[in-house]
Amino acid sequence: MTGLREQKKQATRAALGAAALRLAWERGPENVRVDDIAEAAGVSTRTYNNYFSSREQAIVAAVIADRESRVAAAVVGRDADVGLGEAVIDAVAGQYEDEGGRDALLMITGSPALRACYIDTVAAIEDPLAEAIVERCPGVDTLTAQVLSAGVGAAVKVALRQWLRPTSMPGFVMVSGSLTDLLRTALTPLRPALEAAGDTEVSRCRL
Amino acid sequence: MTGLREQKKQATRAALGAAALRLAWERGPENVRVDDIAEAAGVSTRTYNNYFSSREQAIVAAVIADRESRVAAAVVGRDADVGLGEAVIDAVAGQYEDEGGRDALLMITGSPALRACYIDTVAAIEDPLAEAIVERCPGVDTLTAQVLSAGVGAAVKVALRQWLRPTSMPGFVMVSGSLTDLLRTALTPLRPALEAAGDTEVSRCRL
DNA sequence: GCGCAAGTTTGCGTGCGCGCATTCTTTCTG
DNA sequence: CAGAAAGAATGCGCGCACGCAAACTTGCGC
Repeated sequence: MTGLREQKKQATRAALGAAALRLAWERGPENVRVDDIAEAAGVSTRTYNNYFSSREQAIVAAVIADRESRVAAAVVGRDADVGLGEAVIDAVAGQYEDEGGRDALLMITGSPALRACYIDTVAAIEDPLAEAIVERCPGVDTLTAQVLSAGVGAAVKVALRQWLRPTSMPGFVMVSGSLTDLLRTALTPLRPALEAAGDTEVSRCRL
Repeated sequence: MTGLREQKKQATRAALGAAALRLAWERGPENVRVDDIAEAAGVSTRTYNNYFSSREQAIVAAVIADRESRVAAAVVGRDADVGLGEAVIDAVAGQYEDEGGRDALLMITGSPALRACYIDTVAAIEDPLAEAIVERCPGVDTLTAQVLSAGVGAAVKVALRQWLRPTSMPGFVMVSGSLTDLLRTALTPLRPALEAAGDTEVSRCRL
């Protein structure tokens, strides 16, 4: 499946992302129309919407790369003797450790639309995470894994919203404390649910 | 705050919702433009977007009424000797018991856009639910309550997606089993987290 | 009542998202 | 290698969401 077709698709996708990020950085995110991005990448605006379904997605996608696969890999690659909760929390917190550079983050947080889009990208980790959970704990059924993943995604969204909450001073965002700590705090309430699911699986396997 | 101003706002909002629902029922959801809804309600299209931020919201809003307040009320009104998990699960499952009539649901599930919008309305319960949790368990901090509510919302979304999943026959949706049962099943994995939060509060209160 | 401050409706203009049909390119098959 | 089949890019058109500023309505104090 590595034909010339796929290569071109990834190339244009990367070109669109790079162009979007560069233009947003130069003129500010609000002064970039999709026409500009498409023109800078050498495609038509209609083609842009074949790759990204909103104006902000290209910019955000260029920053986060492919986080979902890294989270999933971190979950399945963790030692088998640690609980599911610890594995998931560490995986998620680890992937947000040094995300995309601080300056890009600053720009994203400056625009409400970009903030919303950035927060929405968390949803992309849910399906891979669910698969990772069933792979790590074969006794957990699919629905439970989906619910737990969705819960994790929701907790991460809450944490990000909190972290990026704009203060009274408009144009600035409160970057109080490390994001990692906030993520761990936000995920802690879900830990009992994760451990319960993981333990159920373990005891079932050992019986 | 019950001035003539609020009355008028609620009146036009109700008129818009009713008109949207009636037109969608008559012509099918896909053949209703916002211009039609606005005209039927006697306002301009721009005013429509002051009340609803998407074409589907008016239709869906007319069906679900105000579910969020009912869920929150059910949580705080439940006997204090039952656990938080049971209270929340019963409240959520109860409010979806006989939602808006089966025919309206059928119409919503027929259109992908309406389905998505209907599923998104679950997010509206999260903030009131978080407040209800802190009111019921004063020892739970705000962030934990928000995370738990967001987790509940995410679980409900998973359940609805599952319940409304279109089958191979296009235009029809699988209504297999009762929604209530599916909701309880989907919420069960989160029960340990809810109970743990509630118990922490209780022991703290009794110390 | 009178008039002002606060809030609402509306028209206008712009950009966005996407369905549809067409054209061009890549890949597959004989 | 030629032609067909599958897939991607593009042009066109429509409807939607929303910022902005101008009219208009409501509520409040005097």
